[in-house]
Amino acid sequence: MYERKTPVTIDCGLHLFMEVMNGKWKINLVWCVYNEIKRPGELRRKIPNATRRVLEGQLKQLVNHGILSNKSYDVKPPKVEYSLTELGESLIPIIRSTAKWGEENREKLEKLILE
Amino acid sequence: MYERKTPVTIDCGLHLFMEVMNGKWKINLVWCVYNEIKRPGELRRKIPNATRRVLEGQLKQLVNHGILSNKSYDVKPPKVEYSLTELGESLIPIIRSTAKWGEENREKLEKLILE
DNA sequence: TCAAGTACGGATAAATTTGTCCGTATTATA
DNA sequence: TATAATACGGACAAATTTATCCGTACTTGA
Repeated sequence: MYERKTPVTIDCGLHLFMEVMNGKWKINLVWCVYNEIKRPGELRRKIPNATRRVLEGQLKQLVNHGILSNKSYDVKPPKVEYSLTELGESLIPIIRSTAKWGEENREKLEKLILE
Repeated sequence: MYERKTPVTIDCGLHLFMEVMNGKWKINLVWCVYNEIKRPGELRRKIPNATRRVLEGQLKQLVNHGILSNKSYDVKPPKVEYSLTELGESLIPIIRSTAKWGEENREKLEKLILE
């Protein structure tokens, strides 16, 4: 696994949030789990642009950061389910408000982002 | 300058927000400008861990994304000031709420983030 | 005149994140 | 008996972001 070479900077609350939510697909993952799409395979199918490897990595980070928890059922074939922790739940209103901001300004932003 | 090789993904509002705010120091920069720390030199001194080069790049992106605007006074020595656009202003409550979330959960998060 | 302040930018290296290709194991279905 | 589904992980390549080191130009103050 990759080992950090420089310390993370978490001076302020903003940084804590960003540290947890940065990652190309993390918000999607949290949002999916919130909407009952909770098994690895389901998540992959729901977010087809992301590779399995990356989703796995980001799910693992979300678990490590206390946003998601995963339950592994001891059955064959294997079954795993992710769910929001209490901390993860507390993130939902914020995610919702950032999404709202994005949608409200989509027209303007799309133009600017795509040069 | 660096040229992207893969298209950006902005399916949802969350992504629009992340696209604009991702970058190690962007939230700090926006927050500083909101608090009247608006000249390049001031910003560098306020955020000493960031290199000038990176701050310049992120400021430029924030301007390109319509969050900040910069006014260049034609004086010697040169003087430049950044300010929030209307779009940038609309981001303030959201930044505030993410910061609040981070601070409220700092103890827990610090522990988790630092392994 | 020399050092330090104002501000900006190119070229390249280092760090980090994301993607690709390989592999493991078990079970149900065609 | 293949094929696909379940789920996971190592090794490495490619893309992207951040940092370092070089340079420009002008002005003020010691």
